[in-house]
Amino acid sequence: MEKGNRDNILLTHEETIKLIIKSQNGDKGAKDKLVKHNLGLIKSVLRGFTNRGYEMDDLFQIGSIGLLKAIDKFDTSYDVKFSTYAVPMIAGEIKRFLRDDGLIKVSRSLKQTANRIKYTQDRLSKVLGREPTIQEISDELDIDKEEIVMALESSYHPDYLYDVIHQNEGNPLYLIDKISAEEDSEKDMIERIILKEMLSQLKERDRQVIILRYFKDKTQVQVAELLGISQVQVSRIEKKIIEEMKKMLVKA
DNA sequence: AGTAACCCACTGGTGCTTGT
DNA sequence: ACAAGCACCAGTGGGTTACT
Repeated sequence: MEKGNRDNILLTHEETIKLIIKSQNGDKGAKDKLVKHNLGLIKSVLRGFTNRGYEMDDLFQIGSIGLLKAIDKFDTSYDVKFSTYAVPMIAGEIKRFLRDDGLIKVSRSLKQTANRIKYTQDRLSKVLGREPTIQEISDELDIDKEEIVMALESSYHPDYLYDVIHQNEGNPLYLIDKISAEEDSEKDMIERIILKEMLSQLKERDRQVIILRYFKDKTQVQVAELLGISQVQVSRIEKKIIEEMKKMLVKA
């Protein structure tokens, strides 16, 4: 299983899994390699988005974010191909970008779907004695895999408030508007990517505040209640972060 | 001399209240 | 809905004093 001299050949499933584990443990080289080998996935997803008046380069960038996210979040204990997970993830990222009204407005039907998925997931877990795969849920509910991933992405169980918010989900448009007056679309694109990066570096609670405020469309009071702090705190945290981000953006 | 105990100013974080 | 003013508290750092 020597890998060094076969960079242009597709990785086997086992190799991919190994790299994903490495990458999730912080190995940047492994991540790069995974990205390089899976750019094809983005391309194939992009075929479904042609002729919509968007630059393919832009969409490719967004797709890359989806791919990175998929690498970070892929659960290697689910016995499925990486592509099974990555493709819907990439598509979801692009769709989210295209849905450019700024905030994720989770539609009612998507929420319902999410609930059904949750229920089915629990039920199948008991029946199977393990977590069901996306494919199995898909078969059970007769919903396609892509929609399942989308629904799971957009609607989190309240448990997440007591856990870590791992995701930097959502369309960053509103936040980017807040910290940047630039209209230039190309620059905007870069900033959006930087924004993703910045979010991942924030302290746990700070990130929660930003996500809840800008991506989940909560008020300061709501965020305060959810996090068990005062509205004042939320206000300050938000202000502080926006300031920091502005500075980082100037430097970048 | 070395260390422990104390004081005090300063900083950072917090909530209540109130103004926009 | 949000943000600023104000007061309060806990932790920190430095300097001084007291003890062994």
